[in-house]
Amino acid sequence: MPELPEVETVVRGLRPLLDGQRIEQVEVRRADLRWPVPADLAKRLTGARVTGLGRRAKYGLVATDRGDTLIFHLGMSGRFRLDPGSLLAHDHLVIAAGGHRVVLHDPRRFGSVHLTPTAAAASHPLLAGLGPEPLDPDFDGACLAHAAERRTTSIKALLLDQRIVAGLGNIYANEALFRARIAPARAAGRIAGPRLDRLARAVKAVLVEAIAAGGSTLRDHVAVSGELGTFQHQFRVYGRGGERCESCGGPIRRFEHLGRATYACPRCQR
DNA sequence: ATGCACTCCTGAACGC
DNA sequence: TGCGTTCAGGAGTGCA
Repeated sequence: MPELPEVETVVRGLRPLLDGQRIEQVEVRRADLRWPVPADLAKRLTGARVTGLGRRAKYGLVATDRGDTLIFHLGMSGRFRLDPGSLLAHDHLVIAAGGHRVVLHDPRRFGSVHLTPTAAAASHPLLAGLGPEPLDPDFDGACLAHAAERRTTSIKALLLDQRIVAGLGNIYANEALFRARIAPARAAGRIAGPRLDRLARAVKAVLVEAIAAGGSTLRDHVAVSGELGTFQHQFRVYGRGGERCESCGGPIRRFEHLGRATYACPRCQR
């Protein structure tokens, strides 16, 4: 569910709560998430002090002074609940620190939690193969052009491939392609360089705007504070099948591409 | 190597 | 009201 802007929002919410705090207690209530929760996770975290929080792609990172980094992924339905009155079904992990209880809640259990030595975090299997951060300067049109060269797969598939660029999901891929006026199903290798430059800029723009809005709230995404992200009100195509394209006035089409709901204006996007 | 369908799981929304 | 169906923001696996 959560894509880069939602994870960034969550990390920014956790940072003031956890950074510099000692972890007093960790409870793993359910270990069979997308991947098994490490059996020694609670033991290794309890008593450690949090030294920093960060994000890589759609993964949240929590480093401690014991040399470990907690990695979390929210999957489709994951979120954090802060200081809940009582625990609910699907509350899988409880971390008590700094006078707060932070609870990982994930009904579908597509999310996961990992622990890795901080020094080796970049080579962790889940992180090692990731492409550049879309908001970093080294992600640009040339980078996309290199990845797209001679590829017959669609440009949307390329944007969703975390090895090419890390952090986009279905919503922001759709939105970026609309802004760049590129048809989602177009073969990646058949898009001219200047159009890929435009696409890279569109990716950055939509992510920056979404982060500023606290992400998008469709079903599950809530900032740690409980605030709702509002970027869903700024979607130009996602979820707007049948509505008018804001650019040309024609109808926005919804179709399935690669098994995912895809939204585009067939007149504006080529 | 590349492209893509399938799969995991649960809850919400919808149609009858 | 109740039941069955469909659909979700992800991403690893396995097949052609």
